[in-house]
Formats: sequence, C-alpha cells, structure tokens
Amino acid sequence: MATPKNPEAPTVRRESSLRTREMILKGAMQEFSERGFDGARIDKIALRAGVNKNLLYHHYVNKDGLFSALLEHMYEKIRARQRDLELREKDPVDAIRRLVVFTGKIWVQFPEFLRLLQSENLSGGRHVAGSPKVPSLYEPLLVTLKDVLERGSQSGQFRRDADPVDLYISISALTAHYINNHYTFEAIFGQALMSPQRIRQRLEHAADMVVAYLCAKP
Amino acid sequence: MATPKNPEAPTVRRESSLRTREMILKGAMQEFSERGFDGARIDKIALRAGVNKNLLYHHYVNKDGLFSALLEHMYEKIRARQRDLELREKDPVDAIRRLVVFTGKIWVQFPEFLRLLQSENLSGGRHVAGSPKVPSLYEPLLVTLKDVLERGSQSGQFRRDADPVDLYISISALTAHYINNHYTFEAIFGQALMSPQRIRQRLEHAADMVVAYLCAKP
DNA sequence: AGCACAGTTGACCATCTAGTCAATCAAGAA
DNA sequence: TTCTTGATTGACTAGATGGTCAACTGTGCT
Repeated sequence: MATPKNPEAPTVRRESSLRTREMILKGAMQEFSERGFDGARIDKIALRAGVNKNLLYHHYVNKDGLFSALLEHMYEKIRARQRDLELREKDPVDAIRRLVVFTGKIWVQFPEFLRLLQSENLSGGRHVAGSPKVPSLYEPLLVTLKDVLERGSQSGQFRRDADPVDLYISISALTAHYINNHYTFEAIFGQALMSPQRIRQRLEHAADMVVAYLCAKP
Repeated sequence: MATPKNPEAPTVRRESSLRTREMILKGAMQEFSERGFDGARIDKIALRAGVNKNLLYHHYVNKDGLFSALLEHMYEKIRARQRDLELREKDPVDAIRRLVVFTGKIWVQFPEFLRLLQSENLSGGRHVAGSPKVPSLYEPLLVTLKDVLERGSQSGQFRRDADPVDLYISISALTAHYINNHYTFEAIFGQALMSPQRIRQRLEHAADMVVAYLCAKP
C-alpha cells in the first residue's frame, strides 16, 4: 500500500477490517453487558465475534480500549435514536410526555446499554472520562430540553425554576432505575416488573410524575 | 465442647468468631463495593479484614455465599435505618417529603450499598433471589407508605390512584440513580454532582417532584 | 515485478485466583 | 486429665486469563 493517495477510499481490505471491527463490537456488547467489565472474558468476546483474539488487541489495544470504544459507539447509537424524536413543534406538555415515554422505550430496547453504563459507573467512570466526544453528543439534547422548558413557562403551563440537568437526570432515573434494578425490586416486592403491561404502567407513571412537577406552581 | 448445654451461650470462642465474621463482612463490603462481584478478590478481602483467607471459606462457604451474606446484612442495616423515620404521625405532605430526603441521605451515607446493589443487578440478582429475608424486611415500609397515601387521599391532598410500589421505586430512582450514575452524568453534563450543595439541590428537586405528583389531580 | 504495510493467525506464557488439604490450637464438657 | 469440636493456619493447585511474539498473507502503490 505505502502512502496511499486517498486513505479514506473503500478498499477491499479496509472493508474487511471494518466488518471485523463491527463483529468485535457486537461480541463485546454481548459479553460486557452480560458479565460487566471484570466478568467479561476477552477470549469469549473473540469467540462470540467469530474472530481471532489478537484482532481485538490489534484494533483496540487492550480490554479497556475495547470497552471505551464500545461505550462511545453505544452513546452515539442511543443519541442518534433520541434525535429521531422531534420535540420543538409540539405542545410543551405533550413534548415532555413523549420524551419520557420515548426515553423509557429506548432503555427497554437497548438494555445492554444500561448494563454497560452500570458497569462503567461501578468502575468509577474511567472509560467515559477519557472521551471528549460524549458531552458534545448530549449538548443538543440539553438545548432542546431548555427550549421546551422555555416555551412551557412562557405559555404559563410550566414552572419557571426547573433545572434542565436535574430534569433530564430525573427522566432518566424514573425510567432507567426501574430496569437497572428490576432483579432486586422484584425480590423486594415479589412481583414481576418486566412484563410489557407492567412496563407500560411504569412509563405512564414516570410521565405523570414529570409532567406534574413541571405543571406545579413552586 | 461436645453437646454443650446452651448453644447460644456467649463463650470466648463464640465471641472471637463473631468478631472475625464482622471483620470479614467489613472487608468484603469495601472490596465488593469498590470492584463489584467479579472484580473483587478473595485474597484482598482477607487482607483487608486482617484475617486468614480460609476463614472466609470456613464461615461463608465460597465467594457467592459471602456476597449473599453481605447483601442480607446490608439490607438489614439500611432498613433499620429507614425505620428510624416515623411517618405515621405527620402531615402526609411533610411525611412524604421527609421520606424522599431521608432516603436520599441514606444513599449518600452508604454509597457502598448502592454499588453492591448495582453489582447484584448486573449479575442477574442471583444472590438476592435466594434470600427470603429481604422481602419481609420491606413489607413494613410498604404498609407505612400505603398508610400515608391513604391519609393523604382522605384529607383530599393526594390523588387516589397512586401505586405504592411505583411510588417507592420512583423515590428510590430519583435519589439513587443520581448517585449511581454520577460518573457518566458528570462526563455528559460537565458539572460536579457530588458536592454537598449540589446533592441538597438534587434531593429538594426529587422531593418537589414526588410531592407534585401526589398532589396533582389525575 | 517488487515491495511496504495493515490485517490476520496460532502458539505461548507469567501471573493471578477461587478453592482445597491436612494439620494445629484451644475452650470447655465429662 | 482427656477428648470432642469449632476456630485458625500455611502450603498448595488446577485452571483460567490478559496479553505478547513472531510469522504469514495479500492488496495495491510505484
């Protein structure tokens, strides 16, 4: 190859390596989300990806590098998904309601991502800390949220003192915490929590709570 | 010894073994909460407890047994703490508000417990599933909560359709999720979340949200 | 044709780790 | 004193695990 003219050009080899990287991330996603960072085994990831173990080291340096890459990849995927939801044009109350339910459905659809985050926070956030890409991904969401809050308070429907960061954390909490901890909650309360109906009830409850907060006078 | 008359009698040996068990749990708490189940090392636990490694196996059979014992121990500790809070005699709104803030403060005071739960849920709740003690610990809390809700709706302050289980999960979510995921949230939002002032703001926000939900008409 | 280099591979290893074994110690019942 | 029994200890191991080494392949630039 030796100093190619166009390094971005899709050559046969470039495509093949792209495919293997995809396969590796897929295998890593399964293994890391099922066992957490420390429980995950490099050999199992290679096996799941159907790829020679050394390719993981070739492409991602080491276990931490692989986890970091996977985390970024998933953040992008989830944010892209969240961006599908258009909030600017709707009635503020509807917009917030939809944001809550939609966020909850994302967790249901990608429970592996939640487990990844759980594992990441358990290990002190060392991978996400080294990724400047992540905050930039979430800035648009915050802007949109601020915009909806602004419109809601100007129309007199929303309180004026709501903090967008706290609000987003609450939306995330009310939906994700339920799924993250369903095993222990099921043990505590002795009831199934992951049936579709029960999840629907949960998301309605979460949406009710957020809307009630925003519409309450402080 | 050979068939002692009173097996409960506090002999010198019984006391010593009690002390070592305490030390082991203390070391296990540190190690498990810092590294999660898979990341924790039996040798490190023994070292931290200042105790011979084989004593862990003598008293708790294996790593899983130790984790289960620790989990039960911590559940008891946390629930005992929660029971300190008397909710029956207060105004319903005040009672709920206090429950939220108090719950949040417990997480701040015992962050290791939250990490333990995170690790437990990450590994599919296999330890808590085998413990019949845990649900019985939480039944009184549910009863109290139902009682407060009942009083609140009879006085006309609270909505009538609030589900106590969903409500408790929400209280837990709004407070614990913030702490559980503060590393990733800090990375996302680029702001410190664990300062005493910021935590106070968070707990006020959580209490506001729960109260607004209960006081809203459905 | 020749060559450089990313991609790919199997063999290998130093180290770590949960768990085991067999022996020793000492409290206290008889 | 003797003897049982739980508490305690050091030495050991089988297997796993993250990571390395050196070699090979074939694309595509010159």
